[in-house]
Amino acid sequence: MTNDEQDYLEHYDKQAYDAPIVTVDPVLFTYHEEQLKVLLVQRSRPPDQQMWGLPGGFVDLKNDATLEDTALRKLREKTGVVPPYLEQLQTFGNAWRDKRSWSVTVCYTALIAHQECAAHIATVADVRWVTLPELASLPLAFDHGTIIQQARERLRQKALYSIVPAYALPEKFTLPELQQLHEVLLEMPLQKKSFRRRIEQAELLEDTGEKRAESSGRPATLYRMKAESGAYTFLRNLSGAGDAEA
Amino acid sequence: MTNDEQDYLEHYDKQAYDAPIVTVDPVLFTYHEEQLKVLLVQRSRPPDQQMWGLPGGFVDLKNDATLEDTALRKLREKTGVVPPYLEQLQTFGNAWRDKRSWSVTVCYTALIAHQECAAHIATVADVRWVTLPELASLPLAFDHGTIIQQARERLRQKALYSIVPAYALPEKFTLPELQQLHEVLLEMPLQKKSFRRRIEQAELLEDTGEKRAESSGRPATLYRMKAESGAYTFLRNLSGAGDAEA
DNA sequence: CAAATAGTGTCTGTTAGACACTATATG
DNA sequence: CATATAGTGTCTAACAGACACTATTTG
Repeated sequence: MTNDEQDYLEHYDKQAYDAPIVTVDPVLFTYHEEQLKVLLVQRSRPPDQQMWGLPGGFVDLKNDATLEDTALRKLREKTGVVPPYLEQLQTFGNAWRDKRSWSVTVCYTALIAHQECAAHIATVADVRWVTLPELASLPLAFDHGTIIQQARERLRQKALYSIVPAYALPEKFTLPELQQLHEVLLEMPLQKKSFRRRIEQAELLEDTGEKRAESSGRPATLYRMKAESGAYTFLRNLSGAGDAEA
Repeated sequence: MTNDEQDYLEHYDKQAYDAPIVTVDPVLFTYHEEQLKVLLVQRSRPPDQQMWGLPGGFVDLKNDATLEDTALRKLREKTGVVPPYLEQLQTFGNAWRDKRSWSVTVCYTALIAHQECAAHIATVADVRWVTLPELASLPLAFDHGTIIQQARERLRQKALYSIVPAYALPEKFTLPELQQLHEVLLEMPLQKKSFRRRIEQAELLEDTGEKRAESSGRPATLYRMKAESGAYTFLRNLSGAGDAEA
């Protein structure tokens, strides 16, 4: 570092420039009772007090080293655990989304098994799982409705070419369960055979040797995801449209 | 708005919370002389003075209504024009990427035809197109090297299932040109027949009726992208790997 | 006509869709 | 045995890969 540069840094005053406020907002999904659900928090403070919003918050410059740290910290605060899947979704920033100021929020999509956080969530009144149809009738803070829709759409896309949605299931799950989840995400029925075949051929899952009985009918094999399976993308999509991504 | 809320807003002091600094960094690519090139600017001020970096900058709260506005403004400042393709890439934020402070940069991938900005760029000394191999030997500011690699990788992915790269070509272009560009992005040869067939079947291009002669050989038909072709994704990828997206 | 580049015909291979079939559980 | 759910066999359709072929230009 040059002397000039050192000098510059010593006298640099962040406050001299007007900066937007910066938050991180994770959209945490789970799958429970044949429905996709998203975690919402009732806001205890303004702005948008009493309305429901994403479990996000400000970056804590002292304790968060990265944006991802902020996302994980907020999720841990609200659910008591850290999710097995967290991926940056998109950043929303404009002059009007927050009444206080020009504001930027870095959003993440996260997935977790419902039972992983059931215990912790049961202890608090201001956090709950909301099904997607219910969203329409809840008062949502800021532009969180839009953000959730976008996260939902991205997850739908992923269901076409990956098994990422599996992170919304427990560690051990059956193929019919995973297929049902994909069917909910894609809003269409899938061919059992096609679905199984592509997953088997790509060797994405590991047979646990266990079975699960649904109390009637043949018991299904329990599988576990392999380590790298979340990153795998099929060369060919399921046929749920060829468009969009934004 | 309740009285309480109004009161809260009136007394809200943004400066009371320590916020990261926020910048926007577009990665502008073009295709020229059979090479992919990225636009870099030599920094005239600290930090990382004299080093080369992306043509980005701070959000101007008074004049930019959205993050995209900031990206477009910076690109216009450096190239004199606005690119036909701009898409958010990813946001990088952590405690160490900028010496001054905890810092967040919202990055965009942009594409433009080389000749669109050739005139403007020729007039300034501190802006230039850099080929990707050259990057290794240039002193790059901040983590801009990483950001460029990531933008490059995303563009590679898009070459597998879309014709988005076409935005790096002039308005009218030939199929052999587009194929060459995809080949550069994918770093592998493509089958002429397969490439043409999928584009024809999806009806993504419009015949201009014109031809372009390369001074020897049969002249190629000039095409123009249709309006929605950038959003189209093929159901089946070209076979450049089934993995990754980072 | 030779050389160069554009563009086509057509066969093969892979994989998703469809759907009937078999397998294994409960009562 | 009937019913329910899990899982398979196998044909078809769509489309990318391979590669030899034809077409149109310049000199």
